[in-house]
Amino acid sequence: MATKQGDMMGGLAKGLRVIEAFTSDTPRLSIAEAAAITGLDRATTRRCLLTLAEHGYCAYDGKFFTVTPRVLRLGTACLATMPLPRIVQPWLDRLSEEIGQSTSVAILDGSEIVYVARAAQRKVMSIALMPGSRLPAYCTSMGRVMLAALADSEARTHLESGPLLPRTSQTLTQVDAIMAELGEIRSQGFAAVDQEVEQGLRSIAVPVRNARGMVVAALNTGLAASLAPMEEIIRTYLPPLRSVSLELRTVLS
Amino acid sequence: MATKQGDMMGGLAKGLRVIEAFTSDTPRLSIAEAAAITGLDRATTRRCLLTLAEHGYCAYDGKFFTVTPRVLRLGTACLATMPLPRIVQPWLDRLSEEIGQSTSVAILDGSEIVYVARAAQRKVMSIALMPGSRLPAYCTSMGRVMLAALADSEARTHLESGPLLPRTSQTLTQVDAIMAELGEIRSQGFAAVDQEVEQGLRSIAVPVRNARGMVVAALNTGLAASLAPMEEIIRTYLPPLRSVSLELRTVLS
DNA sequence: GATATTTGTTGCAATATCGCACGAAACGGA
DNA sequence: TCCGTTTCGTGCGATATTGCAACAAATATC
Repeated sequence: MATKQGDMMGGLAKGLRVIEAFTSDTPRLSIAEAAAITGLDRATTRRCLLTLAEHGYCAYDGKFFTVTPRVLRLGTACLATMPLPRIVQPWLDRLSEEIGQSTSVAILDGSEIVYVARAAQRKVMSIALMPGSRLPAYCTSMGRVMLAALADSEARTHLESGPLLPRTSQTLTQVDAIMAELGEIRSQGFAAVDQEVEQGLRSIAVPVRNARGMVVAALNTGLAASLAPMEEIIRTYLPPLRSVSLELRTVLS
Repeated sequence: MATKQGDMMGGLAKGLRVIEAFTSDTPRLSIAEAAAITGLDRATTRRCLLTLAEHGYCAYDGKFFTVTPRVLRLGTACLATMPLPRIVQPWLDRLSEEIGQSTSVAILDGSEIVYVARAAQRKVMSIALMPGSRLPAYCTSMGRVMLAALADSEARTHLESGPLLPRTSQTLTQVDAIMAELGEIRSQGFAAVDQEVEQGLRSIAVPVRNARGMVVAALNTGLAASLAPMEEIIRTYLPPLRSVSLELRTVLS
C-alpha cells in the first residue's frame, strides 16, 4: 500500500528538488546548473523552472533563474500552521529579559535543528539566526537534547546520515563520542556545548515536553565564552530554563 | 515563446497549490478538504499529498495530512539566497539600539510586504513579526513606501487585487485615498501610518535603495501611539532612518 | 438502525511528461 | 576572428499522469 507506483507524482518531486537547488551558495542558477545540482535531465529541469516562473515562484532574466519571495509562502505555511512558535514566544521574551541573554526554541528535522522562535538580546554568534534557520544537530546544544530523546538506534542513524564536520577545534566528530555524550545528557536532563558550533560560544539547552511528556522541541540560551565558564553558566541559567520548560509542559498539548 | 504548452508541468503547479492549502486556519487537511481548497480532483490531490508525504514534506496519520518542517527548506531557500537580510541585519541592530525601538526591513511581494529582517526591542504589536511574516501593503508604512516607488498604474493594480479591509477605524480603504497618500509619500520621501494596521501602533518607513537608485526594500520603526504623537515620531526617528537608508545604498548592489 | 451522504481508493482511456538525441546559438580562449 | 565547448531549445517515442466514473468503507442524518 505504501509507495504505490501509480500514487506518486514524479513531476512534483522533481520540482521540489529544483527549488531546493537554490541555496545561499547558488542563488542564481542557469538551467544547466540546476540540472547538474538536482541530477535531473536538462529538459526536465527547464520545464520545472519555467513552470515555477510561470507561477511566480521564480524570476527569469532570460539567462538565470532566482527564487522569489513567493516561495516563502510555501515555507511559512508550515510556521503558520505550527502553534508552537506563537505559544512559546511570550515565554521566550520573558525568559530572555529575565536572564539578559538570547534564548531560542528549535525542533528537530532529521539531522538538523530548525529555529522556530527566538528572543534576541545581544549578538554572540557570527551567523544571524532566525525562525527557519537550520544548524546541524550533532554539534548544537538543542540538537543534542533532541537526539538524546530518541532511541539510540534512531539517534545513530541521524548522526551517520551526514558528515560530522569539525566546526571548531573542540567539535566532537566521532559518532561514538557523541552517542556517549547523549547518554550523559539523558541522565542529567540538559546539554551543555562548549564552543563546538562556533569558537567563543557556549550554550546550554533543555528539552521541551508536551503534556504527554514527549520531547517536542528544545529551549536554549547561549553566550560568549569570555563572559563565564561553563560551570557558572549551568549554575546561573539552567534553573530558569528548566522552570520555563516545566511551565511550557502544561500549555503544550 | 512564453507559456508554451509543452514547457509546463501540471503536476508541479498542482502540488504547490496543495502545499499552500495548509494555513494557520487549516493546519490539518484530509484529502477531500485539500481537494476542496485547491479545486483539484480528489484523486489528483491524493496523489500530490502522498508524494509530498513520501518525500517528507507532509506527515500522514492515515486520516489527516500536516506539513512538516521540511517544507521550511523550500521557503528558506529564498531567504537564504537573498543577500539582503544578512547585509541589513547589522545596520538594523545598531539602529534599533540607537533609537531604542524595534526596526524592520521588508520587501514587496505583490500586494503584500514580507519581513526579511528585524531587530526587536519591545513588543508593541499584538502579532509576532519575524522574517517571512506577511502583512498587506496598503495599510503599512513599509508597504506604502514601496507602492509609492511603483508606477501609478502598477500600484493601483496591486491595491485593486485584494480587499482593502478596515483593520482599525482609521484604516484607509479607498483606492483613490491611498493613491493620493502615495503621491504625498513620493514627494516627502517617507510614509507615516497612524494606527491603520493596529490600534495603538504608529510607524514610519523610508525606502531602501540599491546603488542604482532602485527601491529594493523598506526600513521602518514603530512604537506605541501612547508614547509620542506622530509629529514627534517623525522629528525623532526619521533622521536616523534616513541616515541608515543612505548608508545601505552604498553597500547594496 | 436504516438510509443518505461523504470520503478514500482504484481501473482505465485520453492526455501530458520524460529523457534522449540533435541542431542552433552563445560563450570562451587563443 | 576562428574553433572548440557548453548551453539552450525542441521533436519524438516510451512512459507516466490526469480526471472521470465506479465502488467500498466510513460518516452523518433521520
